[in-house]
Amino acid sequence: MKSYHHGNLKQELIDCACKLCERDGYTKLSIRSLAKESGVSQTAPYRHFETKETLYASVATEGFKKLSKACHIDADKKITKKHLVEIACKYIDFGLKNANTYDLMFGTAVGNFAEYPKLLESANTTYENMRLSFSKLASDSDEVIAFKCITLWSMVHGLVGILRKVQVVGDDFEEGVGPISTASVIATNLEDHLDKVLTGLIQN
Amino acid sequence: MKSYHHGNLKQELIDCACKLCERDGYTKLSIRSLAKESGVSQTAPYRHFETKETLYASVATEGFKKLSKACHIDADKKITKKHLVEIACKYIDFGLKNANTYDLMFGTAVGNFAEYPKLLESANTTYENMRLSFSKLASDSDEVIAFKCITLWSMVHGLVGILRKVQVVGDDFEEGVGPISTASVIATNLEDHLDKVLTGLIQN
DNA sequence: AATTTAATGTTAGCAGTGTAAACATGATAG
DNA sequence: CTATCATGTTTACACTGCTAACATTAAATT
Repeated sequence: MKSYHHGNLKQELIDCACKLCERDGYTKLSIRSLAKESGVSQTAPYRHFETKETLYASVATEGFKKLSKACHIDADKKITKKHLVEIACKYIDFGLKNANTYDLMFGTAVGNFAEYPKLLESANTTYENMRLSFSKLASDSDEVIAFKCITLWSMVHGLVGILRKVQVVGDDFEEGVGPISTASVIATNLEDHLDKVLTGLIQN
Repeated sequence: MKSYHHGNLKQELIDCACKLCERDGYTKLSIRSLAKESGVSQTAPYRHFETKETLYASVATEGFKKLSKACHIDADKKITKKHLVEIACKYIDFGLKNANTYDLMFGTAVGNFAEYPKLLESANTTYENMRLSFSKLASDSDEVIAFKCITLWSMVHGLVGILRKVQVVGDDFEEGVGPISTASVIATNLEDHLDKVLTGLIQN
């Protein structure tokens, strides 16, 4: 006989939602199925999440925490270009291996991060970590560092998007120079690729 | 008294869907509301679109056509770096001004482009145009050109994503070096930014 | 310790969704 | 002229997010 109160429902719902989101994509996630999975009534989740977007926000928050962790590197005060390449690689790796969660984090499912303080904080932490690494590399001004950081971020973010899209876009329409084979070359030589791109970014 | 047959329903549905998608985002679009808008029964659209995804694919196809058109530049056989910067600018401009449609084109709403030949073709055309412009710039090998093209594409794609996300992410948490102010500097100096980035890309 | 209150759960129900099946209409091909 | 087939309608089902009213129990207050 189970007790009337679950005891740890909120966390269980978040955990379950994270799993299902990553497995099936966030569009397939329903509050009702989530409730069923946790052995609780259809509307019980509403005691912990005002709307579905709130639930999405929680999943996205976990996502950013995982992304921050995935991009973390052990480094003392000295950071080299190699470290940045490593970070970039790990970022892209995360985006590709957690594609569905990544969608939720960077898509439009959660409209305004500012409405979800924890989400905002975890997203900002991801950025801040990246920025700190950059600041340890060169003695640029804070503005230049921030600028380079956003540039790198958009590069890796863009690569995640394009690599995913292209890999699934259909048959290559021109062997060797088509987008798929090209993308796959980039994907398998990611480190070299990022090294090149980063070299240009750091110098200019 | 209207005639039983609409006469031009498919095109009208697509047009209407494009409008509503861009206005409210594709998640808000329902087949039923679309049918109502066209003054036709709930299930009439199913005579023209097997599933909702098929409808999405049609809207995305239109999106890629518009993107190709938006990125088109008048140029004879000689293409300069300036032309490429212009293309990149126009791409980003399209992505920011047609954000909701862009989501549909590059998100996961349409899973596999290969299932929708027209979509695949229009998407490939967008890529092919970009690649041709690149090929007119320098005398690299086809592989290098394709590589640079994908790299540029992922850069502009990433910028669209990050600029959008960041601009809405909430208050800047560190004046001047926070992501928002940095992104806004990039957004307002887009041409300079792309010029720098492209210079690095072309040389290496 | 008894009682009030607030947090967390349930049941019932509304309005909206994608989609399938069976049927109606009317344009077109034989 | 008639049969066929594309295109429309009606009805129905299972599912969704979400609200309101009620039940249970843990925590706070007296």
